[in-house]
Amino acid sequence: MSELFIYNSYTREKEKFESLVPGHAGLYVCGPTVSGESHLGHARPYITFDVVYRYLTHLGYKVRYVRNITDAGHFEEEGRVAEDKVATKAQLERLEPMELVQKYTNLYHWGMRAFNNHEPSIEPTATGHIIEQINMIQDIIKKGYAYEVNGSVYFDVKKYAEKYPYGKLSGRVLEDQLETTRDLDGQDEKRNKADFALWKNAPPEHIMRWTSPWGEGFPGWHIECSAMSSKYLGQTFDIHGGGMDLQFPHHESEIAQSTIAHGHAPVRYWMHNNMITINGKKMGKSYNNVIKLTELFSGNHPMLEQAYHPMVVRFYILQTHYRSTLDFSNEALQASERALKRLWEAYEVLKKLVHPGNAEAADSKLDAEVITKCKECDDFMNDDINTAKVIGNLFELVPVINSIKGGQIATNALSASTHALLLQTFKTYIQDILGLQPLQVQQGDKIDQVLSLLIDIRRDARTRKDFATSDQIRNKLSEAGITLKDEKDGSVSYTIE
RNA sequence: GGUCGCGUAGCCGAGUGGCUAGGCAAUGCUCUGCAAAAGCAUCUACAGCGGUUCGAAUCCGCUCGCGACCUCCA
Repeated sequence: MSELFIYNSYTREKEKFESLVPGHAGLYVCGPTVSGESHLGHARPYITFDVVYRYLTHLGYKVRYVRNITDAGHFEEEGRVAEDKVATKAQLERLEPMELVQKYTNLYHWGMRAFNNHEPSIEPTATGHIIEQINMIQDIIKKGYAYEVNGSVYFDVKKYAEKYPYGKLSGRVLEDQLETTRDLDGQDEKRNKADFALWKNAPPEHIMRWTSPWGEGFPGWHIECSAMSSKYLGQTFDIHGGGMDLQFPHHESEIAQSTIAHGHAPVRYWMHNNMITINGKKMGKSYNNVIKLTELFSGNHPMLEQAYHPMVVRFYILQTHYRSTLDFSNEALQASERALKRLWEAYEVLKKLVHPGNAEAADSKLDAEVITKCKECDDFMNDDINTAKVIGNLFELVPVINSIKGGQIATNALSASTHALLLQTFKTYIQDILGLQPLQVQQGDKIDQVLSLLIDIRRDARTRKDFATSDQIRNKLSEAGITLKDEKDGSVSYTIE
């Protein structure tokens, strides 16, 4: 049996995955900052690591999957500003930070459900772990790697770099960082430009604030992940995932903080997914080219030619290896939609096929080929979660399935065990590991009865060669989004959009 | 400017030095009352130039083009 290898961004090599505790695996993924709506770019890490989570589970690991929610910081909403500059403003008129956070957390959860992402085992919030963060900061100060200035606390990167390989994860040289000419907030307070904030003093107008040993303020961006991951997964844990754009400074800082606080590096395997691009450019806030999930699912965006089902988006993302960039286009999404329909229909056909039960394959060559294609799926997943190759193989099996149904391939061509393997492979991969769901609306009994009636009437018409009537039924149903298919065996099946 | 990565057929996209990935689109054929679906077949590409090698999309060098990070960012 082959073993799982994953590409470790830290060592830049594919490494054999061995969990810290046999049989258990710890997975931490950077979750969203809930100060705005999730967009297509955000979908990628959550779908990617959902598959990682599913696959580890499939391999038999008991996985603890932690995905945080960043709900602390400078939060604003268009038209309403969280930083209330008028102290006398009525409570209900100003924006409550938690109100904003609640709204976007709900929307985010809605998106995750639509994508059929499993819920994480623990979904900790930054605001719920202020004490843990303060404790960790105090610890770092005590160990001499952080200093306080005017109610803010900064991590001493220069000192850290003397002893530890700062910049290794992101491939950066500290000297370059020290020479940066950027003019950033709080730059004057820092000893060095590369230092980052662990705790920020809150100006009077900042509503989101907590009491700390350094006065009222709020935690720095990086500390929450370190505090929460160590709390729930331990000071060393297996996999930390996130987007490539988080490598620096976010993940680099996490490593530095945790290394000082705990005396060793926090993460054994770093995994980073690549970006989704649009017209060649990264989709991101700064580029003003985002397509929000609500827009994507409704088609309500100038760049969208149609609405795209969440499963189509999921499939589209999984058709590419997670470390490659993925370019958005209507054409690509539409291709994914057709492809997914084809794959799913083949799966439905396969579920209904009845195998005659022969233990020996009538076509041993085909039989061997099918076995190979099925088994290869495991190898592909084990090779750094290559969902693109898995999907490729599934598609190579589609003609086999359709041909058995269509009669081009004999029903006894495959042995009973190979047939079972084929069905098992499709089920395991399509549903359990890739986490796909049917696009088709689940029809109720009543619709089913009505359609049966129409199909019967049409069948009678066809028998009488009254094609005008039969075509009318088919065309009208088609306009309503219901497609009738005359099967070879004389039966009629239908799909509802 | 520094660091890293990418450039694959009409489009998307996988590719570990040698054996047509795959999807979508297109064309032809088969099946069908006609469709749809399905099956079969066709379309055989690796930015350019040079090098290593019996053999390179895959390794090395150079050139051109594109992008990411260096600042909030999935």
